[in-house]
Amino acid sequence: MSTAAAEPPARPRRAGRPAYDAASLLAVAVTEFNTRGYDATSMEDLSRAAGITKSSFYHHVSGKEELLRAALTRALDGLFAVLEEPAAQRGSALERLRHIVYRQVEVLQAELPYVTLLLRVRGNTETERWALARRRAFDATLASLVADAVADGEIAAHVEPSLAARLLSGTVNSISEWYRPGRPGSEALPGEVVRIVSEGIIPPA
Amino acid sequence: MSTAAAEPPARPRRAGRPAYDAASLLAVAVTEFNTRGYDATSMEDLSRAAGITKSSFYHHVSGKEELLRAALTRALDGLFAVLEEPAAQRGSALERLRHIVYRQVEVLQAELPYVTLLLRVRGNTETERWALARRRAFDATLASLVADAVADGEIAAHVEPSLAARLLSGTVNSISEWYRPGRPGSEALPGEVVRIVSEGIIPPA
DNA sequence: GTCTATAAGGAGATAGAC
DNA sequence: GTCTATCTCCTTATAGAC
Repeated sequence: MSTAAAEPPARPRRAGRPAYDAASLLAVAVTEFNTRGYDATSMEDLSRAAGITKSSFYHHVSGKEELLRAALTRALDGLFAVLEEPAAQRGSALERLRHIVYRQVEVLQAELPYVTLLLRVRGNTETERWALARRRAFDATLASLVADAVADGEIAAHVEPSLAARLLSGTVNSISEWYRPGRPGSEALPGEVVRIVSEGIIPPA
Repeated sequence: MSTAAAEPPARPRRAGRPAYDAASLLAVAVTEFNTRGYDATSMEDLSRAAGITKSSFYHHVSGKEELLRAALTRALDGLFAVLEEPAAQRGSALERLRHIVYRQVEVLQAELPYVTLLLRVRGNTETERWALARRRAFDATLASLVADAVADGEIAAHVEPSLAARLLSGTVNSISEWYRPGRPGSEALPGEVVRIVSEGIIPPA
């Protein structure tokens, strides 16, 4: 899981003006998209944030939607990679579910801006609809694990599986709205979330 | 809590073309905003959805941002009204918290499109920043109740209050992403949510 | 109240000089 | 690689006839 920050390139070209590559411009763009919203962010905004003109920006990227597609791909690849991990494919449904939720929080933390952008996509373009479809497929995997765990008697049966799955996804995804990397307690968050969705957000004493 | 649907006016003007008032045009606009996103929705889109030309649409509303402000006001007024209810001001912190969550879900259901729009606001304009500030104030009230409940020993002490409050708000708000009125089980949702945040989304059997 | 026509500006994207 | 200049289209919003 590589870092998502807009780190300066290895060899800066000259003093003050870094040489941009596709990855660093993507990081700049995603930050702007998340701040203003994708539709409200102009290519002028992006180029200004990168410190070059709009034309220069176009020399590096082919367009606004390509940036969106690259960002969404990164987020989705990170999430789907979790489902391929051994611990997500072995063991009881509940064990697999808890592993996936734990790792999903870790991916959200590591790829925060990309996942945040993914969670805000509305479906206006083909790219956005493709991302929404993949996101739904990820959620469906979790939903089917919740259903299995209920059927196997691992989860209290009075919980309706589809409702539990929706609230589970909603709870985990809502972390993107307030989480900021580098604060104390970040490493403990995945475990805390797994515990809290198991025991209750506001469990009676 | 009045309905949010774009119901036809009491006395239709002529066959096929209803006479629009501010409330019904607002309902049309909010639906479009939620479908496409506020920024991606043009006044042309709105007028077409209302069945009139853009110029006619401007005869009824003063502009796009005024529509947004009216919609956000409606959502925020509904939420803050909950905090004024007797059951939100009497009793233990936990009792008040459970009442507010229950009613918050009910308001979300009754005012779904308006609350949905509120939850997607990014802060690009003064109107949006005002709405965000009021939303934060609402969340802060919940957070302080969670902290009180922990301090009073009503909630299990191993839950960090600020984390619990954030996940609580995130869980409830995430309902707007999938809830659709009129489906079976809608009346049971507020109670189910209160129970699930208390006992766990995926509680071990 | 609704329409056609249009103003004024910003958007994504490109051409071509340096 | 970066720039200035420009194209074309779409945006919000208004003017004024009917």
